[in-house]
Amino acid sequence: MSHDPLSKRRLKIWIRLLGVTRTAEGALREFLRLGHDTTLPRFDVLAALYRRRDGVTMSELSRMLLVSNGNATTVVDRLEKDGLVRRTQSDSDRRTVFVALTPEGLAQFEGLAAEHEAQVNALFSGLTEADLDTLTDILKRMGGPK
Amino acid sequence: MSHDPLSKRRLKIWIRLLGVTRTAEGALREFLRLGHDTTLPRFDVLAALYRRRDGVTMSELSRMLLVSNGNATTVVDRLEKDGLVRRTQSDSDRRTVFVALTPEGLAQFEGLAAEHEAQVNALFSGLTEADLDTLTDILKRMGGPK
DNA sequence: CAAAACAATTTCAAGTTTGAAATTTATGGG
DNA sequence: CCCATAAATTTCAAACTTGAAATTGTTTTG
Repeated sequence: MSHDPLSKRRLKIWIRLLGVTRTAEGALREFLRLGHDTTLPRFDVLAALYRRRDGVTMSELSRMLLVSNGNATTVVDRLEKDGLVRRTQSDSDRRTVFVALTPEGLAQFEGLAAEHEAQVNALFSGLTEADLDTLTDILKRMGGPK
Repeated sequence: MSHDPLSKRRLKIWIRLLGVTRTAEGALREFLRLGHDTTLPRFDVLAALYRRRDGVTMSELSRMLLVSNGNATTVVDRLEKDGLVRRTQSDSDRRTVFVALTPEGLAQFEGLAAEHEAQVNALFSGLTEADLDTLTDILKRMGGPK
């Protein structure tokens, strides 16, 4: 248990990283609210289901979004009530539930995706191609989902 | 409104950044819960008040933490009820409220800070000194508070 | 096979978070 | 001075989030 001279710097980086993330999240939340009357968690679910068009189980969904199972359940509940996603029971394992976009959900996401990407692009317009290379490499070494 | 070839890469970086942040937050949350029976938002408030030992206004606090005023109010309410922080009304402007650590709050934070730093240090042990230099530079260009 | 162990999801209570509205206090211009 | 506006905080409803417990279904194993 020796004293690591980099420890304080790693802590500072973490604080700064949190600042960047929260600021960007705030901007995206505002964009979704003002421009499209929706929220970040809803958008995240739609985006995950768009990437896996054939549907995913509830467990896969919560792993993809890095949220608890209970959380995935409630967000999907609301989206289902609004007709944007659909639940289907698995035939082979009746514990398992698949979730997928409905046509309405697909339409809503497609209407959002391009603008969302443009927002992110604008938020991080300061990053050059070289930055992106470097950052990709560093972020890989910072852990994240497996 | 031209097509930016870096746009998709910036989006990918954002997704990855969120993954790193949420994973680290999850680990820190678990550490605080299992090891110290507390939560991340509570820790964040204590840390902010530790950095500004003379006290801060509620508005300053929510700006420091990048959360809404209403959020700051409720977290401070609970910490106050537990005797870890204290509210004081300003004499010069009776709208303004100062918040500061109590001796108990100070003690709790000091008992936590070193372990918290060690956790963060372990989470990001993959970062070399050169990484830290590079990352600091890049994060500055990614916005963040102010 | 029956029981125990395991797995997927939901439910639940408590806490967190937001954004808007309400409250209280200060300030500036007529 | 008076009123409109602004500022600091709290309140509030709704949504989000977690982690633990409960439910239901599957698998393993004695």
